[in-house]
Amino acid sequence: MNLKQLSELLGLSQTTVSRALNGYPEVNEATRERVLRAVKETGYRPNKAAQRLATGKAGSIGLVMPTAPGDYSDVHFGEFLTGLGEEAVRHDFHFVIMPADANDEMGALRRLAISGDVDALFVAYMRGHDPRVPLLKSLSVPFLVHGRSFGSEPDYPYLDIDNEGAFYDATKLLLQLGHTRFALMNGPEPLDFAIRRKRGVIAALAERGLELPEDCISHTPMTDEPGQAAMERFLQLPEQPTAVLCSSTVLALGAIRAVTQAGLKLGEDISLIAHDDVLPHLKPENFSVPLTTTRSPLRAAGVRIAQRLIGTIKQEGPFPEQELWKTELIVRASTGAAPSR
Amino acid sequence: MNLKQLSELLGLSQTTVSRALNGYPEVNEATRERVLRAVKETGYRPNKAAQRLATGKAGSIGLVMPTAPGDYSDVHFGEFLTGLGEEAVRHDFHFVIMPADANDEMGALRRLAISGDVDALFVAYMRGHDPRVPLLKSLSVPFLVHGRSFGSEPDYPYLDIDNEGAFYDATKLLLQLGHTRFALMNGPEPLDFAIRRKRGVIAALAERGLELPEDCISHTPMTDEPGQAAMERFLQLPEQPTAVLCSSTVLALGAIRAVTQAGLKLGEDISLIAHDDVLPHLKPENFSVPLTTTRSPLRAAGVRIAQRLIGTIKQEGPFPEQELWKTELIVRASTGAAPSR
DNA sequence: GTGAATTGTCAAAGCGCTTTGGAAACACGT
DNA sequence: ACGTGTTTCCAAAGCGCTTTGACAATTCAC
Repeated sequence: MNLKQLSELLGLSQTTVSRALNGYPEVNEATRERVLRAVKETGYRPNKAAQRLATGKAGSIGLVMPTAPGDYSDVHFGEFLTGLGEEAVRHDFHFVIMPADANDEMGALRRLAISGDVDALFVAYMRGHDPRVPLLKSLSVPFLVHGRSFGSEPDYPYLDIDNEGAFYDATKLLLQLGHTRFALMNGPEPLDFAIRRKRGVIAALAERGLELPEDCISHTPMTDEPGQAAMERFLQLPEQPTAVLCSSTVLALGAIRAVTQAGLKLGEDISLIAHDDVLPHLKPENFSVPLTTTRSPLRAAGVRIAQRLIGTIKQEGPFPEQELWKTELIVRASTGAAPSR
Repeated sequence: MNLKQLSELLGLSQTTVSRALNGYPEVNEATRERVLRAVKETGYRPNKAAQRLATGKAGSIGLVMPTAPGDYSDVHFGEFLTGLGEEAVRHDFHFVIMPADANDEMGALRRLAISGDVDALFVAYMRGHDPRVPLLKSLSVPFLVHGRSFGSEPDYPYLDIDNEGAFYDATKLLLQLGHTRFALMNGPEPLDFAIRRKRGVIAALAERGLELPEDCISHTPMTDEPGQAAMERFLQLPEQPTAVLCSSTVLALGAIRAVTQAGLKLGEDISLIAHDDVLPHLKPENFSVPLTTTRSPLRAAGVRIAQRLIGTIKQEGPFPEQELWKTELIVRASTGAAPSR
């Protein structure tokens, strides 16, 4: 069933039917009713490709799905996507996901933009001096960045959380508890959030004249195994750290395993603060020692990003071009006073 | 830059350029070279919407993304998607993801099929007597089901793992170890895999004249919290089970917490076998007591499903319409002889 | 009852591509 | 010179929709 057939069936022109469907005012209410009823009966659906060709609007948001296994954890990706989807479904938008391995992100992005398949692009997992920013700017497709790109002029639309502030505050808390030997379990080094979190820690330490030694920093994928390995390494250091900051609750999972296996007590021998993206299957309050966290729900970020993106496409703006969300510091049992050794 | 402009630039007709690009034989190699070079220089990309309208082929696979939070764990969804993507990228396919909440899956599926946006559909999280199967059959779009629908004639294309066999074997193992009191931590009751896994357990028990009491079965979302709650409930039963089967390593995570908190020893007081979808961040061999599992990589299933779907679209078949993958039973430390009480 | 303003409808052009059905252009043997 | 094949290219017709510009039909003011 297509427009032509439907219009013939109704004895109307395609124009009228099309207008009736798209809510144009210049069509009689009675006629519109009639059309709508016929649509229901016949199950007619406009062909999206044709619609797209005619309007230039696709009703979809493009994103490049990283396929490199283990490059970053897909737990976070899935959770974020759920947020995006939650909002998209309200506007009858969908996503065109183009999978691409890490070394062809740029190409995939470009193809997606030029294909006419999407009205807007979304990118995440930003790195420092990320080459995708200039690419996107040159692409004449609206876009929105999740995160930022350290070192680039922040003149593009983004939504980010205050990574530096979060880890600054967390470090401050640990300092107040008397800790002096710190370690940081971070995500992959090039990633923007990793850069900023490290800066936050270093800044807070610097205020007390402390430093973060290189061997007290780990950069690993955000899964539990590397977390365990990293913590094991820290625990073997001659100057064992007593305060550990951790970029993800997933990493913390492994870290805690290492602490337990070493016969140490979390919140006593070792204090730990992790960043919590609020993954539904991993609640820091349920850890055997509930975890102190810097919290910022990933899913909510997804919802907001979809909102802004769809709003931009529908020209419903104006939205703020740059948003920086504060995180919450939630104190639980994994942080305690520094052991008096 | 569009075809017309490009052809004018080259002094050729649109036909010839189009043919050159799509590898038709009736065009001079020299001409083709010339065209290809021009494409590189101008960065021309065919408009997908137009291509789609003309050919009826979309180069994409549609799937409905469940947005209902907690309905089933998105961890599994993300991992599976990665597998799909891994294969899709090799064929320059992409996915159109239509988010939909649980009560509009059918509508979303239908819309996707009729929209002309996709050349094939994929569905998962099958339930018993799933109404989506008849819908898909009526839709005249090729489709592939991940899992099966218990109670429906298995005459549709699917890829499933042998859930019944897996849990039958696992139960057998525990029986051999002398266990007689069993419990099953399952996924949501309507889901096909839950139905079959339960059957597997019951079948194995029946061979020894044993039964699985109703209060030794839990049906919960596949996340750790409900897993913990379920196990806590089991442990308070007058006839405490000693052997527990678990539908996911994520559930097991919670279950083990409950066991530990009750002061019991995994692999001694309680034997546990979980199904392992091989989630990259949750390795059963790294659990503090390594977990005995029935293994079947979800990602590999994703790859295979993409292969079949794309092959079908490109008419490269024939593929087997039905595939049933065996699982591996991997014995680790979480299973031991029944305690002699 | 007239002309102007408003309303409801339509025919046709176009969006950018593929594909059908020819038609030039060239080669070849006779 | 002619017919016969091949090769290489093209004009034009869709694909299913939206949208422009125009035209009947209706309403209104006076």
